[in-house]
Amino acid sequence: MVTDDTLAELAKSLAHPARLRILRVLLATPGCIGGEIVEAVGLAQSTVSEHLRILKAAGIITGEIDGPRICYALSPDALAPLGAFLASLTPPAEGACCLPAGKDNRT
Amino acid sequence: MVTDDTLAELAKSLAHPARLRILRVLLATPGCIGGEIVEAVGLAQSTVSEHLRILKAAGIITGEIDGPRICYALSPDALAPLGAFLASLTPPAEGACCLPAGKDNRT
DNA sequence: ATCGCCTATCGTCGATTGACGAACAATAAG
DNA sequence: CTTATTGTTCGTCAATCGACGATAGGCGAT
Repeated sequence: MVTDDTLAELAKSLAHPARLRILRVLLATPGCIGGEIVEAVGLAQSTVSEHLRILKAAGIITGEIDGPRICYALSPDALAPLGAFLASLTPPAEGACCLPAGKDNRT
Repeated sequence: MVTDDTLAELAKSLAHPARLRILRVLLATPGCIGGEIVEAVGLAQSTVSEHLRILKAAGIITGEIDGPRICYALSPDALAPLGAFLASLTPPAEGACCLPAGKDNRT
């Protein structure tokens, strides 16, 4: 069971253009890069580091130390709960919302 | 084309437990309800109204006036871009990141 | 017209976030 | 040893968010 809180944390991790951009860069980059992310998002290095930390904390990416630099990689499993939630919403709401026949069906 | 900004807005709309709860309530409720949402989330009426407004602004829900009350319904189409983005991340990253000795799965 | 119910909006407050530069730590190279 | 490179952490500041109470407006019933 995924709690609303967990889902919210996950969504919050995605709720920033810079972080989305980082994910895209990570997805598009065959190898792994460090400072290139900084250039890609166009923010200060420390700021990027902070976003990286947030993504890492959310489990969306992993950082592996490789000598002097760090190798980031996507870890999409962490997003599965969010995807499942989205999928559960996707089926179109079945019927009309309020019955035109107009009888409130309260208990 | 969905911009990072659009996606971020969408994600931000979901990035709150109260709003997720609202969506769940909306999903689970056969008819449509107004003030019941307030009870379900356990926040002040004005606060819930604010969350409703945010969800509406994001296009995730629709509000239809039905006499004295308002009929909210899910509008999951709005979340499609976000779902697509998630799906694009989900496929496992193919390559290792930068481990020379890294022997990982080959799909 | 008035009352009562339901919802939206306003104004405010505290908490959190996002951004930055600066300082610091770890590693590779010379 | 020193130096260069890379990434993290710290402190600060402005902006935004989330919550609330109070208020205003629409609608049906009386």
